Amino acid sequence: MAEQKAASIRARVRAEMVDEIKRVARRHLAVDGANLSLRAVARDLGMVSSAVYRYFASRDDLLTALILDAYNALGDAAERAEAAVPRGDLLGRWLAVADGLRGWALAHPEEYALIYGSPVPGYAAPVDTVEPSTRPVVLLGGILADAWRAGLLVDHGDDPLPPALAAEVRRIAEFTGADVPEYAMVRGLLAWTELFGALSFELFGRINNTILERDAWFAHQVRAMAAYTGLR
Amino acid sequence: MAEQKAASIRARVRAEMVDEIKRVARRHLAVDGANLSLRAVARDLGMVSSAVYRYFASRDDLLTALILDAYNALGDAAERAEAAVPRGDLLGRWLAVADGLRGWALAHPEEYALIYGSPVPGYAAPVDTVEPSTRPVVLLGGILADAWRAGLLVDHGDDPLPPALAAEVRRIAEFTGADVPEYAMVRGLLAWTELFGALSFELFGRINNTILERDAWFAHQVRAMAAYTGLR
DNA sequence: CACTGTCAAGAGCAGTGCTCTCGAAACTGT
DNA sequence: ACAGTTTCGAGAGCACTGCTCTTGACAGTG
Repeated sequence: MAEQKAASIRARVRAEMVDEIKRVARRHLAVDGANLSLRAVARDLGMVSSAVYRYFASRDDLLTALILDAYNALGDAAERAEAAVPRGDLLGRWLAVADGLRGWALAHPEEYALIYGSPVPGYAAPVDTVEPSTRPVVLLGGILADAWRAGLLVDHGDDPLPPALAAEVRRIAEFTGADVPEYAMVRGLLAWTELFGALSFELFGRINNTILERDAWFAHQVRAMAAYTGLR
Repeated sequence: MAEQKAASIRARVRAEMVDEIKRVARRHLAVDGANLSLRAVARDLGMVSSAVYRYFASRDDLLTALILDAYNALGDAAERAEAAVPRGDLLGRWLAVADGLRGWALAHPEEYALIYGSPVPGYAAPVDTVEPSTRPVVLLGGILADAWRAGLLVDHGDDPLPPALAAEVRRIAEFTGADVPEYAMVRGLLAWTELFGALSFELFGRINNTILERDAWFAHQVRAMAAYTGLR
Protein backbone atom coordinates (compact mmCIF):
# COMPACT_ATOMS: atom_id res chain seq x y z
CA MET A 1 0.00 0.00 0.00
CA ALA A 2 2.84 2.38 0.91
CA GLU A 3 4.47 1.73 -2.44
CA GLN A 4 1.15 2.25 -4.18
CA LYS A 5 0.63 5.52 -2.39
CA ALA A 6 4.14 6.69 -3.16
CA ALA A 7 3.69 5.76 -6.76
CA SER A 8 0.40 7.55 -6.97
CA ILE A 9 1.95 10.65 -5.42
CA ARG A 10 4.66 10.61 -8.02
CA ALA A 11 2.02 10.13 -10.71
CA ARG A 12 -0.07 12.96 -9.30
CA VAL A 13 2.85 15.36 -9.24
CA ARG A 14 3.55 14.44 -12.79
CA ALA A 15 -0.07 14.99 -13.78
CA GLU A 16 -0.02 18.38 -12.11
CA MET A 17 3.10 19.28 -14.03
CA VAL A 18 1.40 18.25 -17.28
CA ASP A 19 -1.59 20.43 -16.42
CA GLU A 20 0.68 23.33 -15.54
CA ILE A 21 2.47 23.11 -18.88
CA LYS A 22 -0.81 22.93 -20.73
CA ARG A 23 -2.15 25.91 -18.80
CA VAL A 24 0.81 28.08 -19.70
CA ALA A 25 0.77 26.79 -23.27
CA ARG A 26 -2.88 27.75 -23.58
CA ARG A 27 -2.02 31.23 -22.36
CA HIS A 28 0.69 31.48 -24.99
CA LEU A 29 -1.73 30.17 -27.58
CA ALA A 30 -4.06 33.06 -26.88
CA VAL A 31 -1.29 35.49 -27.73
CA ASP A 32 0.92 33.87 -30.34
CA GLY A 33 -1.58 31.56 -31.96
CA ALA A 34 -0.71 28.18 -33.37
CA ASN A 35 3.01 28.88 -33.73
CA LEU A 36 3.54 27.94 -30.13
CA SER A 37 7.05 28.14 -28.75
CA LEU A 38 7.96 25.30 -26.44
CA ARG A 39 10.97 27.21 -25.21
CA ALA A 40 8.88 30.24 -24.31
CA VAL A 41 6.47 28.03 -22.37
CA ALA A 42 9.41 26.47 -20.54
CA ARG A 43 10.81 29.91 -19.74
CA ASP A 44 7.49 30.97 -18.26
CA LEU A 45 7.58 27.90 -16.06
CA GLY A 46 11.11 28.69 -14.89
CA MET A 47 12.47 25.55 -16.41
CA VAL A 48 14.68 24.76 -19.36
CA SER A 49 13.19 23.63 -22.64
CA SER A 50 14.61 20.13 -22.49
CA ALA A 51 12.79 19.51 -19.25
CA VAL A 52 9.44 19.91 -20.98
CA TYR A 53 10.32 16.93 -23.13
CA ARG A 54 9.98 14.77 -20.03
CA TYR A 55 6.26 15.44 -20.26
CA PHE A 56 5.60 15.84 -23.97
CA ALA A 57 7.53 13.95 -26.58
CA SER A 58 7.37 16.83 -29.02
CA ARG A 59 5.75 20.15 -29.72
CA ASP A 60 3.16 18.34 -31.81
CA ASP A 61 2.36 16.17 -28.80
CA LEU A 62 1.68 19.25 -26.73
CA LEU A 63 -0.50 20.65 -29.49
CA THR A 64 -2.38 17.38 -29.72
CA ALA A 65 -3.08 17.48 -26.00
CA LEU A 66 -4.34 21.05 -26.34
CA ILE A 67 -6.51 20.08 -29.31
CA LEU A 68 -8.01 17.19 -27.38
CA ASP A 69 -8.74 19.45 -24.42
CA ALA A 70 -10.28 22.03 -26.75
CA TYR A 71 -12.60 19.49 -28.35
CA ASN A 72 -13.73 18.32 -24.95
CA ALA A 73 -14.15 21.81 -23.55
CA LEU A 74 -16.22 22.76 -26.56
CA GLY A 75 -18.28 19.60 -26.24
CA ASP A 76 -18.77 20.24 -22.54
CA ALA A 77 -19.93 23.79 -23.17
CA ALA A 78 -22.44 22.68 -25.76
CA GLU A 79 -23.77 19.80 -23.68
CA ARG A 80 -24.02 21.87 -20.53
CA ALA A 81 -25.99 24.57 -22.33
CA GLU A 82 -28.30 22.04 -23.91
CA ALA A 83 -28.89 20.14 -20.70
CA ALA A 84 -30.27 23.27 -19.03
CA VAL A 85 -33.21 23.43 -21.40
CA PRO A 86 -36.42 21.40 -20.85
CA ARG A 87 -36.41 18.27 -23.04
CA GLY A 88 -39.62 19.24 -24.74
CA ASP A 89 -38.32 22.60 -25.93
CA LEU A 90 -36.62 21.35 -29.08
CA LEU A 91 -35.99 24.73 -30.65
CA GLY A 92 -34.64 25.97 -27.32
CA ARG A 93 -32.27 23.04 -27.11
CA TRP A 94 -30.97 23.68 -30.62
CA LEU A 95 -30.43 27.36 -29.89
CA ALA A 96 -28.72 26.47 -26.62
CA VAL A 97 -26.22 24.26 -28.42
CA ALA A 98 -25.50 27.02 -30.92
CA ASP A 99 -25.07 29.60 -28.18
CA GLY A 100 -22.96 27.21 -26.15
CA LEU A 101 -20.64 26.61 -29.08
CA ARG A 102 -20.37 30.29 -29.90
CA GLY A 103 -19.88 31.29 -26.29
CA TRP A 104 -16.97 28.95 -25.89
CA ALA A 105 -15.51 29.89 -29.26
CA LEU A 106 -15.62 33.61 -28.47
CA ALA A 107 -14.04 32.98 -25.09
CA HIS A 108 -11.30 30.81 -26.60
CA PRO A 109 -10.81 32.01 -30.18
CA GLU A 110 -7.30 30.64 -30.56
CA GLU A 111 -8.35 27.22 -29.36
CA TYR A 112 -11.29 27.32 -31.73
CA ALA A 113 -8.93 28.15 -34.56
CA LEU A 114 -6.77 25.25 -33.48
CA ILE A 115 -9.54 22.71 -33.97
CA TYR A 116 -11.70 24.28 -36.68
CA GLY A 117 -9.19 26.37 -38.60
CA SER A 118 -6.87 25.42 -41.40
CA PRO A 119 -5.16 22.13 -40.69
CA VAL A 120 -1.53 22.32 -39.62
CA PRO A 121 0.58 21.21 -42.60
CA GLY A 122 2.66 18.29 -41.38
CA TYR A 123 0.25 17.49 -38.60
CA ALA A 124 -2.20 14.61 -38.77
CA ALA A 125 -4.86 14.49 -36.08
CA PRO A 126 -4.56 11.24 -34.11
CA VAL A 127 -7.58 8.96 -33.81
CA ASP A 128 -8.22 9.98 -30.18
CA THR A 129 -9.45 13.31 -31.43
CA VAL A 130 -12.18 12.08 -33.75
CA GLU A 131 -14.62 11.00 -31.02
CA PRO A 132 -14.49 14.28 -29.04
CA SER A 133 -14.75 16.20 -32.29
CA THR A 134 -18.11 14.64 -33.07
CA ARG A 135 -19.78 15.61 -29.81
CA PRO A 136 -21.56 18.75 -31.06
CA VAL A 137 -23.00 17.08 -34.12
CA VAL A 138 -24.07 14.07 -32.08
CA LEU A 139 -25.78 16.46 -29.71
CA LEU A 140 -27.65 18.14 -32.56
CA GLY A 141 -28.52 14.72 -33.97
CA GLY A 142 -30.20 13.82 -30.71
CA ILE A 143 -32.35 16.93 -30.86
CA LEU A 144 -33.26 16.10 -34.43
CA ALA A 145 -34.31 12.61 -33.37
CA ASP A 146 -36.55 13.99 -30.60
CA ALA A 147 -38.02 16.48 -33.03
CA TRP A 148 -38.80 13.68 -35.43
CA ARG A 149 -40.52 11.70 -32.69
CA ALA A 150 -42.51 14.82 -31.82
CA GLY A 151 -43.68 15.01 -35.41
CA LEU A 152 -42.08 18.37 -36.14
CA LEU A 153 -40.01 17.49 -39.17
CA VAL A 154 -42.34 17.68 -42.15
CA ASP A 155 -41.38 16.67 -45.65
CA HIS A 156 -41.01 19.63 -48.00
CA GLY A 157 -40.45 17.50 -51.06
CA ASP A 158 -36.78 18.37 -51.37
CA ASP A 159 -34.75 16.77 -54.14
CA PRO A 160 -33.79 13.23 -53.19
CA LEU A 161 -30.11 12.37 -52.93
CA PRO A 162 -28.33 10.08 -55.38
CA PRO A 163 -28.25 6.54 -53.92
CA ALA A 164 -24.58 6.42 -52.97
CA LEU A 165 -24.81 9.76 -51.19
CA ALA A 166 -28.09 8.79 -49.54
CA ALA A 167 -26.40 5.75 -48.04
CA GLU A 168 -23.66 7.91 -46.57
CA VAL A 169 -26.13 10.37 -45.10
CA ARG A 170 -28.03 7.45 -43.59
CA ARG A 171 -24.79 6.27 -42.01
CA ILE A 172 -24.23 9.69 -40.49
CA ALA A 173 -27.79 9.62 -39.17
CA GLU A 174 -27.15 6.27 -37.51
CA PHE A 175 -23.87 7.42 -36.03
CA THR A 176 -25.34 10.57 -34.54
CA GLY A 177 -28.34 8.71 -33.24
CA ALA A 178 -30.62 10.79 -35.43
CA ASP A 179 -33.16 8.23 -36.54
CA VAL A 180 -34.83 10.55 -39.03
CA PRO A 181 -35.69 10.36 -42.72
CA GLU A 182 -33.25 11.53 -45.34
CA TYR A 183 -34.88 14.88 -46.05
CA ALA A 184 -34.75 15.87 -42.39
CA MET A 185 -31.16 14.74 -41.98
CA VAL A 186 -30.08 16.73 -45.01
CA ARG A 187 -31.68 19.90 -43.68
CA GLY A 188 -30.06 19.29 -40.32
CA LEU A 189 -26.66 18.91 -41.94
CA LEU A 190 -27.19 22.11 -43.89
CA ALA A 191 -28.03 23.90 -40.66
CA TRP A 192 -24.91 22.48 -39.01
CA THR A 193 -22.77 23.54 -41.95
CA GLU A 194 -24.24 27.04 -41.89
CA LEU A 195 -23.67 27.21 -38.15
CA PHE A 196 -20.04 26.30 -38.59
CA GLY A 197 -19.74 28.81 -41.42
CA ALA A 198 -21.24 31.55 -39.29
CA LEU A 199 -18.90 30.77 -36.40
CA SER A 200 -15.85 30.72 -38.62
CA PHE A 201 -16.85 33.91 -40.40
CA GLU A 202 -17.11 35.66 -37.07
CA LEU A 203 -14.12 34.05 -35.38
CA PHE A 204 -11.79 34.49 -38.33
CA GLY A 205 -12.68 38.13 -38.68
CA ARG A 206 -14.49 37.95 -41.99
CA ILE A 207 -17.41 40.09 -40.86
CA ASN A 208 -15.23 42.74 -39.26
CA ASN A 209 -16.24 46.25 -40.31
CA THR A 210 -19.31 44.74 -41.91
CA ILE A 211 -21.57 43.45 -39.18
CA LEU A 212 -21.28 44.97 -35.75
CA GLU A 213 -24.52 43.50 -34.39
CA ARG A 214 -22.88 40.13 -34.07
CA ASP A 215 -25.07 38.67 -31.36
CA ALA A 216 -28.24 39.59 -33.21
CA TRP A 217 -26.92 38.36 -36.54
CA PHE A 218 -25.83 35.02 -35.11
CA ALA A 219 -29.13 34.57 -33.30
CA HIS A 220 -31.04 35.33 -36.46
CA GLN A 221 -29.01 32.91 -38.54
CA VAL A 222 -29.43 30.07 -36.08
CA ARG A 223 -33.15 30.64 -35.76
CA ALA A 224 -33.57 30.82 -39.52
CA MET A 225 -31.72 27.57 -40.11
CA ALA A 226 -33.51 25.89 -37.20
CA ALA A 227 -36.78 26.92 -38.79
CA TYR A 228 -35.52 25.58 -42.11
CA THR A 229 -34.80 22.28 -40.39
CA GLY A 230 -38.30 22.24 -38.96
CA LEU A 231 -37.70 23.10 -35.32
CA ARG A 232 -40.03 25.41 -33.47
CA MET B 1 14.06 56.57 -75.22
CA ALA B 2 17.09 54.35 -74.76
CA GLU B 3 17.16 55.18 -71.07
CA GLN B 4 13.46 54.50 -70.80
CA LYS B 5 13.83 51.16 -72.47
CA ALA B 6 16.77 50.29 -70.26
CA ALA B 7 14.82 51.26 -67.19
CA SER B 8 11.85 49.20 -68.27
CA ILE B 9 14.12 46.22 -68.88
CA ARG B 10 15.43 46.52 -65.35
CA ALA B 11 11.90 46.82 -64.06
CA ARG B 12 10.82 43.82 -66.09
CA VAL B 13 13.67 41.68 -64.84
CA ARG B 14 12.74 42.65 -61.34
CA ALA B 15 9.10 41.82 -61.95
CA GLU B 16 10.13 38.45 -63.32
CA MET B 17 12.22 37.81 -60.26
CA VAL B 18 9.27 38.67 -58.03
CA ASP B 19 7.09 36.27 -59.99
CA GLU B 20 9.74 33.59 -59.78
CA ILE B 21 9.98 33.93 -56.01
CA LYS B 22 6.20 33.81 -55.66
CA ARG B 23 6.03 30.75 -57.92
CA VAL B 24 8.53 28.82 -55.82
CA ALA B 25 6.91 30.07 -52.62
CA ARG B 26 3.53 28.79 -53.81
CA ARG B 27 5.11 25.43 -54.50
CA HIS B 28 6.50 25.36 -50.98
CA LEU B 29 3.14 26.45 -49.64
CA ALA B 30 1.53 23.38 -51.18
CA VAL B 31 3.90 21.17 -49.21
CA ASP B 32 4.69 22.94 -45.95
CA GLY B 33 1.57 25.02 -45.57
CA ALA B 34 1.53 28.43 -44.00
CA ASN B 35 4.81 28.06 -42.12
CA LEU B 36 6.70 29.09 -45.20
CA SER B 37 10.48 29.21 -45.00
CA LEU B 38 12.01 32.15 -46.79
CA ARG B 39 15.40 30.51 -46.61
CA ALA B 40 14.13 27.33 -48.23
CA VAL B 41 12.59 29.33 -51.05
CA ALA B 42 15.86 31.17 -51.54
CA ARG B 43 17.75 27.87 -51.60
CA ASP B 44 15.45 26.55 -54.29
CA LEU B 45 16.18 29.63 -56.33
CA GLY B 46 19.93 29.18 -55.90
CA MET B 47 20.28 32.41 -54.04
CA VAL B 48 21.02 33.38 -50.49
CA SER B 49 18.21 34.31 -48.13
CA SER B 50 19.23 37.93 -47.76
CA ALA B 51 18.88 38.44 -51.51
CA VAL B 52 15.17 37.71 -51.29
CA TYR B 53 14.81 40.72 -49.03
CA ARG B 54 15.62 42.87 -52.05
CA TYR B 55 12.20 41.87 -53.38
CA PHE B 56 10.11 41.37 -50.27
CA ALA B 57 10.62 43.40 -47.14
CA SER B 58 9.72 40.47 -44.91
CA ARG B 59 8.23 37.03 -44.87
CA ASP B 60 4.88 38.58 -44.07
CA ASP B 61 5.21 40.73 -47.17
CA LEU B 62 5.72 37.63 -49.27
CA LEU B 63 2.70 36.00 -47.63
CA THR B 64 0.64 39.12 -48.27
CA ALA B 65 1.55 38.99 -51.95
CA LEU B 66 0.54 35.34 -52.08
CA ILE B 67 -2.72 36.11 -50.27
CA LEU B 68 -3.51 38.89 -52.71
CA ASP B 69 -2.80 36.62 -55.66
CA ALA B 70 -4.96 33.91 -54.12
CA TYR B 71 -7.91 36.25 -53.65
CA ASN B 72 -7.64 37.40 -57.23
CA ALA B 73 -7.20 33.90 -58.61
CA LEU B 74 -10.25 32.76 -56.68
CA GLY B 75 -12.22 35.76 -57.87
CA ASP B 76 -11.12 35.14 -61.44
CA ALA B 77 -12.17 31.51 -61.27
CA ALA B 78 -15.60 32.40 -59.94
CA GLU B 79 -16.18 35.21 -62.40
CA ARG B 80 -14.99 33.17 -65.36
CA ALA B 81 -17.31 30.30 -64.48
CA GLU B 82 -20.23 32.65 -63.99
CA ALA B 83 -19.61 34.56 -67.20
CA ALA B 84 -19.99 31.36 -69.21
CA VAL B 85 -23.62 30.95 -68.24
CA PRO B 86 -26.45 32.78 -70.06
CA ARG B 87 -27.53 35.86 -68.11
CA GLY B 88 -31.07 34.66 -67.84
CA ASP B 89 -30.14 31.37 -66.18
CA LEU B 90 -29.96 32.69 -62.63
CA LEU B 91 -29.78 29.33 -60.89
CA GLY B 92 -27.13 28.24 -63.37
CA ARG B 93 -25.07 31.33 -62.67
CA TRP B 94 -25.27 30.74 -58.91
CA LEU B 95 -24.23 27.12 -59.30
CA ALA B 96 -21.40 28.16 -61.61
CA VAL B 97 -20.00 30.53 -59.00
CA ALA B 98 -20.15 27.79 -56.38
CA ASP B 99 -18.47 25.28 -58.67
CA GLY B 100 -15.89 27.84 -59.70
CA LEU B 101 -15.01 28.58 -56.10
CA ARG B 102 -14.84 24.92 -55.18
CA GLY B 103 -12.85 23.99 -58.26
CA TRP B 104 -10.19 26.54 -57.49
CA ALA B 105 -10.16 25.66 -53.80
CA LEU B 106 -9.67 21.97 -54.49
CA ALA B 107 -6.90 22.75 -56.95
CA HIS B 108 -5.15 25.08 -54.49
CA PRO B 109 -6.09 23.89 -51.00
CA GLU B 110 -3.15 25.51 -49.25
CA GLU B 111 -3.86 28.86 -50.84
CA TYR B 112 -7.50 28.50 -49.87
CA ALA B 113 -6.44 27.81 -46.30
CA LEU B 114 -4.25 30.89 -46.47
CA ILE B 115 -7.16 33.20 -47.20
CA TYR B 116 -10.10 31.43 -45.57
CA GLY B 117 -8.45 29.52 -42.74
CA SER B 118 -7.54 30.60 -39.27
CA PRO B 119 -5.92 34.03 -39.28
CA VAL B 120 -2.17 34.11 -38.74
CA PRO B 121 -1.60 35.40 -35.17
CA GLY B 122 0.54 38.49 -35.51
CA TYR B 123 -0.56 39.10 -39.06
CA ALA B 124 -3.07 41.80 -39.97
CA ALA B 125 -4.40 41.78 -43.51
CA PRO B 126 -3.55 45.04 -45.26
CA VAL B 127 -6.32 47.11 -46.82
CA ASP B 128 -5.36 46.07 -50.35
CA THR B 129 -6.74 42.62 -49.64
CA VAL B 130 -10.25 43.63 -48.68
CA GLU B 131 -11.44 44.57 -52.17
CA PRO B 132 -10.27 41.32 -53.88
CA SER B 133 -11.68 39.35 -50.97
CA THR B 134 -15.18 40.65 -51.64
CA ARG B 135 -15.32 39.60 -55.28
CA PRO B 136 -17.21 36.32 -54.78
CA VAL B 137 -19.89 37.84 -52.59
CA VAL B 138 -20.25 40.81 -54.95
CA LEU B 139 -20.70 38.31 -57.76
CA LEU B 140 -23.42 36.49 -55.88
CA GLY B 141 -25.01 39.81 -54.99
CA GLY B 142 -25.29 40.63 -58.68
CA ILE B 143 -27.11 37.36 -59.35
CA LEU B 144 -29.44 38.08 -56.48
CA ALA B 145 -30.20 41.51 -57.91
CA ASP B 146 -31.03 40.01 -61.31
CA ALA B 147 -33.18 37.38 -59.65
CA TRP B 148 -35.06 40.10 -57.82
CA ARG B 149 -35.66 42.00 -61.05
CA ALA B 150 -36.89 38.75 -62.60
CA GLY B 151 -39.42 38.44 -59.79
CA LEU B 152 -38.02 35.17 -58.44
CA LEU B 153 -37.41 36.17 -54.84
CA VAL B 154 -40.71 35.77 -53.05
CA ASP B 155 -41.32 36.79 -49.46
CA HIS B 156 -41.74 33.82 -47.12
CA GLY B 157 -42.62 35.96 -44.14
CA ASP B 158 -39.33 35.34 -42.34
CA ASP B 159 -38.72 37.03 -39.02
CA PRO B 160 -37.69 40.65 -39.56
CA LEU B 161 -34.31 41.79 -38.31
CA PRO B 162 -33.82 44.14 -35.39
CA PRO B 163 -33.42 47.70 -36.76
CA ALA B 164 -29.68 48.08 -36.15
CA LEU B 165 -28.96 44.77 -37.82
CA ALA B 166 -31.34 45.54 -40.66
CA ALA B 167 -29.40 48.71 -41.41
CA GLU B 168 -26.16 46.76 -41.61
CA VAL B 169 -27.67 44.17 -43.91
CA ARG B 170 -28.97 46.97 -46.10
CA ARG B 171 -25.47 48.40 -46.26
CA ILE B 172 -24.11 45.04 -47.37
CA ALA B 173 -26.82 44.88 -50.01
CA GLU B 174 -25.80 48.27 -51.33
CA PHE B 175 -22.14 47.40 -51.34
CA THR B 176 -22.65 44.18 -53.26
CA GLY B 177 -24.99 45.84 -55.67
CA ALA B 178 -27.79 43.57 -54.57
CA ASP B 179 -30.74 45.93 -54.60
CA VAL B 180 -33.10 43.45 -52.98
CA PRO B 181 -35.40 43.53 -49.96
CA GLU B 182 -34.16 42.49 -46.56
CA TYR B 183 -35.71 39.04 -46.50
CA ALA B 184 -34.02 38.10 -49.80
CA MET B 185 -30.65 39.49 -48.73
CA VAL B 186 -30.76 37.54 -45.49
CA ARG B 187 -31.45 34.28 -47.28
CA GLY B 188 -28.67 35.06 -49.72
CA LEU B 189 -26.25 35.66 -46.87
CA LEU B 190 -27.29 32.40 -45.25
CA ALA B 191 -26.63 30.60 -48.53
CA TRP B 192 -23.23 32.26 -48.81
CA THR B 193 -22.38 31.31 -45.24
CA GLU B 194 -23.44 27.72 -45.83
CA LEU B 195 -21.40 27.63 -49.02
CA PHE B 196 -18.34 28.80 -47.16
CA GLY B 197 -19.01 26.27 -44.41
CA ALA B 198 -19.32 23.46 -46.93
CA LEU B 199 -16.09 24.44 -48.64
CA SER B 200 -14.20 24.70 -45.37
CA PHE B 201 -15.59 21.40 -44.08
CA GLU B 202 -14.35 19.69 -47.21
CA LEU B 203 -11.07 21.54 -47.58
CA PHE B 204 -10.09 21.23 -43.94
CA GLY B 205 -10.80 17.52 -43.92
CA ARG B 206 -13.80 17.53 -41.62
CA ILE B 207 -15.85 15.22 -43.82
CA ASN B 208 -13.02 12.77 -44.34
CA ASN B 209 -14.11 9.17 -43.75
CA THR B 210 -17.68 10.42 -43.55
CA ILE B 211 -18.74 11.57 -46.99
CA LEU B 212 -16.98 10.12 -49.98
CA GLU B 213 -19.48 11.37 -52.54
CA ARG B 214 -18.10 14.88 -52.23
CA ASP B 215 -19.10 16.21 -55.62
CA ALA B 216 -22.68 15.04 -55.19
CA TRP B 217 -22.90 16.32 -51.64
CA PHE B 218 -21.57 19.74 -52.54
CA ALA B 219 -23.89 19.99 -55.54
CA HIS B 220 -26.86 19.05 -53.41
CA GLN B 221 -26.00 21.58 -50.73
CA VAL B 222 -25.59 24.41 -53.18
CA ARG B 223 -28.84 23.56 -54.99
CA ALA B 224 -30.72 23.32 -51.71
CA MET B 225 -29.49 26.69 -50.47
CA ALA B 226 -30.08 28.26 -53.88
CA ALA B 227 -33.64 26.98 -53.74
CA TYR B 228 -33.92 28.36 -50.21
CA THR B 229 -32.81 31.74 -51.53
CA GLY B 230 -35.42 31.54 -54.27
CA LEU B 231 -33.34 30.77 -57.35
CA ARG B 232 -34.55 28.35 -59.95
C1' DC C 1 22.68 0.83 2.19
C1' DA C 2 22.85 0.12 -2.66
C1' DC C 3 19.97 0.37 -6.76
C1' DT C 4 16.85 2.10 -10.02
C1' DG C 5 14.00 5.25 -12.28
C1' DT C 6 12.85 10.18 -12.74
C1' DC C 7 13.90 14.69 -13.28
C1' DA C 8 16.07 19.39 -14.44
C1' DA C 9 19.88 21.43 -16.48
C1' DG C 10 23.28 22.45 -19.91
C1' DA C 11 25.66 22.03 -24.25
C1' DG C 12 25.06 21.50 -28.86
C1' DC C 13 23.04 20.87 -33.77
C1' DA C 14 20.48 22.41 -37.57
C1' DG C 15 17.25 25.39 -38.87
C1' DT C 16 14.63 30.07 -38.88
C1' DG C 17 13.71 35.53 -39.81
C1' DC C 18 16.19 39.43 -40.32
C1' DT C 19 20.10 43.09 -40.44
C1' DC C 20 24.29 44.89 -41.93
C1' DT C 21 28.24 45.37 -44.70
C1' DC C 22 30.81 44.77 -48.82
C1' DG C 23 32.09 44.34 -53.45
C1' DA C 24 30.38 43.99 -58.30
C1' DA C 25 27.45 45.01 -61.76
C1' DA C 26 23.99 47.81 -64.10
C1' DC C 27 21.97 51.97 -64.99
C1' DT C 28 22.13 57.37 -64.95
C1' DG C 29 23.13 62.22 -66.18
C1' DT C 30 26.66 65.12 -68.04
C1' DA D 1 32.90 58.19 -72.59
C1' DC D 2 33.27 58.89 -67.95
C1' DA D 3 31.93 59.63 -63.16
C1' DG D 4 28.23 58.94 -59.98
C1' DT D 5 24.33 56.64 -58.35
C1' DT D 6 21.45 52.88 -57.70
C1' DT D 7 20.61 48.00 -57.52
C1' DC D 8 21.84 43.56 -56.55
C1' DG D 9 23.80 39.05 -54.60
C1' DA D 10 26.71 37.22 -51.17
C1' DG D 11 28.36 36.52 -46.61
C1' DA D 12 28.67 37.08 -41.68
C1' DG D 13 26.22 37.48 -37.71
C1' DC D 14 22.31 37.94 -34.05
C1' DA D 15 18.61 36.04 -31.60
C1' DC D 16 15.45 32.64 -31.84
C1' DT D 17 13.35 27.88 -32.68
C1' DG D 18 12.63 22.34 -32.01
C1' DC D 19 15.05 18.67 -30.54
C1' DT D 20 18.89 15.35 -28.79
C1' DC D 21 22.25 13.78 -25.67
C1' DT D 22 24.82 13.76 -21.54
C1' DT D 23 25.45 14.81 -16.72
C1' DG D 24 24.42 15.20 -12.01
C1' DA D 25 20.99 15.32 -8.27
C1' DC D 26 17.27 13.34 -5.94
C1' DA D 27 13.37 10.25 -4.37
C1' DG D 28 11.41 5.76 -3.83
C1' DT D 29 12.41 0.56 -3.50
C1' DG D 30 14.35 -4.03 -2.23
